[in-house]
Formats: sequence, structure tokens, C-alpha cells
Amino acid sequence: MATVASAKSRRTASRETRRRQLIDATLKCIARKGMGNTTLGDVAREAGLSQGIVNLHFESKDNLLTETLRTLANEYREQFDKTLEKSGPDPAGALLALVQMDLKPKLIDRQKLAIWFAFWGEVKSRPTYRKICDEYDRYYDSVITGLCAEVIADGAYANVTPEAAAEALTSMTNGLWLSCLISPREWDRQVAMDAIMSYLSNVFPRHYETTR
Amino acid sequence: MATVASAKSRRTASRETRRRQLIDATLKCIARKGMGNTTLGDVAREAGLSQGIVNLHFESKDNLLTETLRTLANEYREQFDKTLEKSGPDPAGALLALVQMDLKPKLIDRQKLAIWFAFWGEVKSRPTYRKICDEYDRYYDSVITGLCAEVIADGAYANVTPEAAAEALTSMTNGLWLSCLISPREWDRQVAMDAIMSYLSNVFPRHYETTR
DNA sequence: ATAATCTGAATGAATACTCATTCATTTTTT
DNA sequence: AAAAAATGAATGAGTATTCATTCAGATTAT
Repeated sequence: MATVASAKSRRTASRETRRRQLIDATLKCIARKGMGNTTLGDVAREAGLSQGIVNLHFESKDNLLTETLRTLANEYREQFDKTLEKSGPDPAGALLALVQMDLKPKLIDRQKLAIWFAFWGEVKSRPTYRKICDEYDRYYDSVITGLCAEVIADGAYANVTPEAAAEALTSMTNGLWLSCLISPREWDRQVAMDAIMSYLSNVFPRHYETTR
Repeated sequence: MATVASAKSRRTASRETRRRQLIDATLKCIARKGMGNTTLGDVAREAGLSQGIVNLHFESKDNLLTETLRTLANEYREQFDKTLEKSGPDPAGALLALVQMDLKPKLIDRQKLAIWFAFWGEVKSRPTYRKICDEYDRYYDSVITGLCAEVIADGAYANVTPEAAAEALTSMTNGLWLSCLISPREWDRQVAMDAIMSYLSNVFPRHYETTR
């Protein structure tokens, strides 16, 4: 019983702990009730804390939401980087690992998608959200374009540019998320994966053998 | 002055006219301020009418928003059907016309996209929105899957199923819309079209000649 | 060791404000 | 004159934010 550092009955916690706790509560509330119907009272209740707690730790609701988006985006980026790292030096393998990541049930469930779309839905009227998303997307785009360029060079493919291939692949995964959100019953991971593989195996045939 | 049915100074209008006017105002407000910050006062002001007007013609805000989504969806469907009709009997041509439609500046500008994403952002917490979107999507999916099946049969393509190709194409256009929303500066219709053509010309090479 | 003091995290009632909805009144049409 | 349409002030429910107060744990003094 020695090294239990944070006793569970502790009434006060460090600033960072509370902020994280509140952000987690916010994510849950947005997934359940949507962005518009999530009140600070909801967030506090979900976190098991008191009414005024959010304004104590974040100064405003606006702030809380922005930080929540940042946290969400960071989490995705960590997954992205981890996937990239684990996949070794082969660019074709890395590309496949990345698109497969986007369909992993653990990472992308309907809860998470609802949260992403909730933020995307406000992008036009909240420039800050747009900027944050753009910043991260720019990075993913550069990585994926780079991988496509390597594959194209390696296979001497003359039928596609790295930019077009990257745009096609990232757009496809984002679009597949929308299908999952709107038709959860019908939506099928296998069909989604088939769609992506139909691209890879036809555009880069010497790198992605069709198993059909 | 006899046959001027709708004089411009007319202060009262038919129910349908007013409803349409209010829905148009709602669309503008959502594009400008976002779903969450659009109030009934905003809508009334945008329409140049009085505070209580929305509740007079729609019974509630909820109702107004649902009807607005239906109108938006109908408008898109009309475009879809018109495009299909105009494109003649060739399935490959129809498919191309449909994906090109999705990138037409007239049809798809950032205003419209913002509205679509605003509704999609609420899909998870508002089952009605989901149902409406699903209903329309099911139709588009069936049409596009059918066209893909025809192209596949005609070209004897063994490398892809109609379902996978349809899913790939519709997902790609939806995903391209997200790019347009998030990176409006960078986003380029030509690159978007290249991405789609990289799919068509590689998966259905005997139907879509690469002009490169 | 014990008591006294301090600190800042947390509370939750009070405040100020927004906004959907209602409705008595006015205006327009028939 | 009666009916229909529209107005816009009033209502009240809901909610972000504030703040005086409480309290657990750390620090200091005895």
C-alpha cells in the first residue's frame, strides 16, 4: 500500500489533473448531447464537481471548448505518429498502416466521430477551430504526400501525382467517417477497407497486390 | 396594375412564400453565425420580419431547423437528378458528371458546405437529422452503385466491386468538402478533380482516358 | 509534537443575460 | 365586418459567469 501517490479521497487535485478531468467530461458530453446542448453545468456534473469549476480552471466556456479541440487533435496526432513509427521504413507499408489506423474501432468509434463532426460543424463561424484543424491537417498532408512520392518514385508510376494521391486517400477516410456517422447500421468496416484498397491496388498495383 | 399578382409592397404573403423566405434566412444565418449561435431573432431580422414570425409559420425552432435541412437536401437532390438526366445513357459519362457536380462552384461553395457540416455536426445527438440524411444518401448510393456496376460489367473489370467503387467515390467527394472547409486558401478545385480522376482513370482505365 | 496560520482548490447560491415562445394589438385582405 | 397575417413587447426558462464562503492540506510557530 506504500506507493499510492494520489489517494482517491483527495479533495483537491493539481491544476493539470482537473483540467484534464474537465476536458474528458466535455468530450463525453459533446458525444452524448451535442455541442449546442452541452452546458457548463453538464460538464461539471459529468466530472462530479461543482457548478463554478469550469470557470475556475478555464476562464470561459469558449476556452474550455478550444482546449478540448486541441486535446482531441493531439490525441489523434499521437496515434498518427505512433503508427508511423511502428510501421518501419517501407513507405507503402506506412501508407497502408495509416489508412488502416483510420478505421480501427478503438481509435475511431461513433463517439469520437460525433465529436470531430461537432467541431467541424463550427469551423466556418469559429476561425480558431479552423486554424487548429488546419495546422494539424497540414502536417498529415505533408507526411502522406511524402509517402506517396516515395511509392510513386519506387514504382515508377506515371499515372498519378503525389498530391492527388494524398488528397484522394485522406479525403476518402474523412468521407468514410461521415458514412459511419450517418448510416451506422449499414456501415461496414470491410466495405470501407475495400474502398480504400480499390484505390491503392489499382493506382499502385506493384505495391499492393490484390488478394482477390 | 391588373395582373401583378405579387406586388412588391405586399405586406402579407402566402404561407409557402413566407416559409421559404424564413428558410432562406435560416440558411444564411447558419452559414454566417453557425448553428449554435443562430437565434430566431437573427432569422427574423435577416428576413426583414418581426420577432415572433418564426413561431407563427413553423411552430418551433426545432421545426424550422428540420424543415431547413429538408429543403437543403431537396435542393441537392434536384441538382443530382438534373445532372443525371442531362448526362445521357452512358454510365461512365453519368458517373463523371456526378462527381464533377460535387465540385461545381455554383453548387458547392463554402457557405453551403458550412451549412451541411453544421447539420452533420448534430447528427449524433439529433436522430431526426440522421434519418433525413440517411434517407437521401441511400438513394445516391444506390444510383452510384448501379452506375459503377454497369461500368464494371462493360469494361469487364475484375479488380473492384460496385459497392467498393461507389463508396470510394462518394466518400472522396465528401472528404474533399472537408478540405475545402478547413483549408479554403490552399484548397484547389484542380487538385480535387485530379484526386478523383486518379481513381477513375486507374480503376476504370478503359473508360477514363488519362489526358496526362 | 501540537497548535496556529496560511493557501488556494472547491463550492454553490446569486447575478446578469440571452433567447424561444406567447399573446394582445395592429394591419391587411377578402 | 370578419378573417387572416403580422407585429413586437412581455414572459419565463435556461445558462454562463461571479463571488463570498468553506475546507483540506501545507507551513510555520510554540
